[in-house]
Amino acid sequence: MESVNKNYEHIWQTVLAIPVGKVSSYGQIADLAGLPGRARLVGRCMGYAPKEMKVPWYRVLRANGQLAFKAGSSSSLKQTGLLQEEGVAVIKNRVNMNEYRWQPGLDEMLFQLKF
DNA sequence: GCCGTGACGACGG
DNA sequence: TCCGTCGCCACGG
Repeated sequence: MESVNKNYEHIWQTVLAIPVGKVSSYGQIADLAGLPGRARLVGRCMGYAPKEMKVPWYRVLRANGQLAFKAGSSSSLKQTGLLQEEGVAVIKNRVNMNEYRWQPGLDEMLFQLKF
């Protein structure tokens, strides 16, 4: 039915909640969107995000802090640039998650419950 | 409808 | 730390 599109909406909304200068992981977004174990869905979903929605896809990384794209690829370089602009250090295609991981506060969690 | 593919991740080894 | 394996599942061919 329409459940798939619904999931996309939840994922985009969740990514939209990541603050500037912070990052998250595909798995974490999946969990927050109510889709535990569906990290791959989050990744595919990023590419489908409507441009006008301005989803900060570049703030979503792999669980270990690595950028999802191959090091040196144009996509990877673009993502690196966008992150650096926000003050997030990217070293060798990777970010220190302990330092930049977004830890949603209760207020933000409640905001997400709206969907 | 089966099958390979992936912007993933946890768990060994 | 760097692979290989396996679970996951929407998509396109």
